[in-house]
Amino acid sequence: MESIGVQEPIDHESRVEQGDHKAVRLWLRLLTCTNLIERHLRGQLRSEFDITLPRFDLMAQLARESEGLTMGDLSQRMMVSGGNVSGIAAQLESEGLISREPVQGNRRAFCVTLTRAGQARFAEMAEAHEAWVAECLGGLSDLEYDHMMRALRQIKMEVGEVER
Amino acid sequence: MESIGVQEPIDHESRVEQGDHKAVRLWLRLLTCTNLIERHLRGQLRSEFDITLPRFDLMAQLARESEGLTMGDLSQRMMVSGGNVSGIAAQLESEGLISREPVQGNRRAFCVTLTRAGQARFAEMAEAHEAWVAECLGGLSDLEYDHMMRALRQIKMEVGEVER
DNA sequence: AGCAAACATTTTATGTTTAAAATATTGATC
DNA sequence: GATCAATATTTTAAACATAAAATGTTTGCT
Repeated sequence: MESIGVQEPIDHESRVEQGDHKAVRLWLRLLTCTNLIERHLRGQLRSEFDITLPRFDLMAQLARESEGLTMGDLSQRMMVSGGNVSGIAAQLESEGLISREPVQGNRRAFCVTLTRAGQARFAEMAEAHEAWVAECLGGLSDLEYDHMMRALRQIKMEVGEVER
Repeated sequence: MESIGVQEPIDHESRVEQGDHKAVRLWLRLLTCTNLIERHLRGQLRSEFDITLPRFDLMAQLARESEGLTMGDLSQRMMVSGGNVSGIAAQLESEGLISREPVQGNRRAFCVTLTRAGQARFAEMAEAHEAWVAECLGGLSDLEYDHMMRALRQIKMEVGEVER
């Protein structure tokens, strides 16, 4: 990993290294941006609604599935371990924001749904959340937005392939 | 946040709402991508070098500042809490990978640097790390790369302004 | 029926991360 | 030169996260 000579032509080896460096720069910028936004949202959720991001995330998953989801579904969609979901759900349940009811026909699984109170609470939070996200990302032009969406889809696919 | 009427023209109100929804979609995709890559890197670092991402990150910050950094600097650059840096640094110090020495003229601060052993260890890991990142992000065209970099710079600026 | 494998979840042990309080040092102001 | 705010770090308590073991359920196979 030595530095590239000043007047040498850029050969294949060096081009690979350059590509690597470029990728790292992009990765760091991506990570920084995501962390900044995540931190902002986390802080806002705490100060405005006294809730954590994981709890909000769980409720958000339920909000878009009125039929409810199992613990396993939640684990998959939130991309966290099952044990983690157990803990977060236990808290939300004790606060009366979600309910876990047995599934008829499968006594292993629970069907988790937002309670009436949970729906109301989430609606409030979601509106504010959208506005906060728009503050962070709304300044992009339609074109920039499309570029980002396309590039991210591409990245998602590649990571998926690498993971095999 | 009522739903948009089917045959109504898209007025200003609705356009704002649409923009919000777009922003949220972009945010979720951004978050998913970053998490996927982060998880991949975390796993690789653990299996190949038996080190965690935060530890690697701390060493990476030091690697690019041969003069050393204070605990506060590290906290800022790593974008994590000071208490967190304390814990991570304590581990790395006990493994002999970093050293923390008093700063002359300021008895509050420490100057943290990579030890000789830490430098060697990091060089190994950095090479592998670059390759892993390139696997994830190297598939983008130069154009896509530029678009991403530009859009992310823009986003970073906006979040910075919002945070004031 | 009986048994093994897969499934859905919880529990446990361990470790990470944060926010906030505590400790100690420095600098500025009156 | 005493006091007060700002700075730099560590400690603490609570929440979060994972992997692995434990529990109970279902399914398929013979």
